[in-house]
Amino acid sequence: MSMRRRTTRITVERGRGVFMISVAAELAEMHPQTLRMYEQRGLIEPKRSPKGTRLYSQEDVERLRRIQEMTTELGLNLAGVERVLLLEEQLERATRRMEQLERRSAEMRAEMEAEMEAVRRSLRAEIVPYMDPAGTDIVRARDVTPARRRIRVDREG
Amino acid sequence: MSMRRRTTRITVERGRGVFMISVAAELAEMHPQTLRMYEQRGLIEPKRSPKGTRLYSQEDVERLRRIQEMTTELGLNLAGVERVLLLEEQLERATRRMEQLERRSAEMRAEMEAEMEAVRRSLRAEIVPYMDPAGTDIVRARDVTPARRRIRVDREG
DNA sequence: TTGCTCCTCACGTCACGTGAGGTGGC
DNA sequence: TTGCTCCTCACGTCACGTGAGGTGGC
Repeated sequence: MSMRRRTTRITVERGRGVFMISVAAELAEMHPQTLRMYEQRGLIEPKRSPKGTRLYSQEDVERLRRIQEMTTELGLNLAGVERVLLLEEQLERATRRMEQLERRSAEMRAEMEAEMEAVRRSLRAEIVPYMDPAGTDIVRARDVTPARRRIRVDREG
Repeated sequence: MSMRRRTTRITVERGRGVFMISVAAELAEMHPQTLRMYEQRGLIEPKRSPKGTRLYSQEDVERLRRIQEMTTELGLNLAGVERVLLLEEQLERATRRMEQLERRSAEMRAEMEAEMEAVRRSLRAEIVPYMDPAGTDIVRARDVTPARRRIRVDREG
């Protein structure tokens, strides 16, 4: 057996609290005390074990890294981070909604066109039998001797 | 003549630089030095007179008040203000675009329906004369005595 | 006992606002 | 000359991060 570090991969729901504060802090490259402070400021809300120990989820860690990025790379303070996270959420929702609208509008157009084509076809179908086979024409019933009538079309309202 | 202060109202383009720094600062309720600092930080860009004096527009003053609001009421630092202004712009653009999309989609639906109705009507028009006025029916031409035929419909390819 | 958790308190650093101080042109 | 402009520099305040210090349960 070599001394090589073994790596393994486990799967956990992204929202499930699994990391205690020391681990989460290490993953987010932050001081544990900083995480406690962020929680007090309402920037993050880790789950708690029955004993009261904070349990951070994968999502929490990602959020922490985003906060880290905003504070250290962009120089925002925490009030700014809070506001930016909120706005980004709104923007994302708006973007998703827009894509959905665009998709739906394209669908609708296709559907409408199909329906229009169907209408054309179906109305035309009511005429075609009278014109086909060759040699048939449409005439007004009142021009016909009553005895010879054979085909009727229902009247509409 | 009374000593009462007279007020008057003038109209200026919103983007035109008209206020020198002391006036702009007073209007925005800020220290003039603060405005200079904001400019250095890239948060605002007043016009300049030929002599180099800063000239703030109505828009500039409004932007200053927005910045003021974010820093004093929400506690953002300037990096945060910068970021938030940017995001708000994006969000506004997205919102406007969405409204436009919705409007256009509604228009399109109405147009399509109208067109569909027109198609129905125009195709039906080829039949209607045979069904109206009351008491008329459609029959096959071959059931009619040749001499009594009166109306024909053109065949299509 | 060790190493973690929880908490509160305190201090160093840095950003920001503002005041001082000196210059120049209506 | 007065009062504005321009600029740079410096200081006080405050937010934030982090370390210390004390508690409690595996």
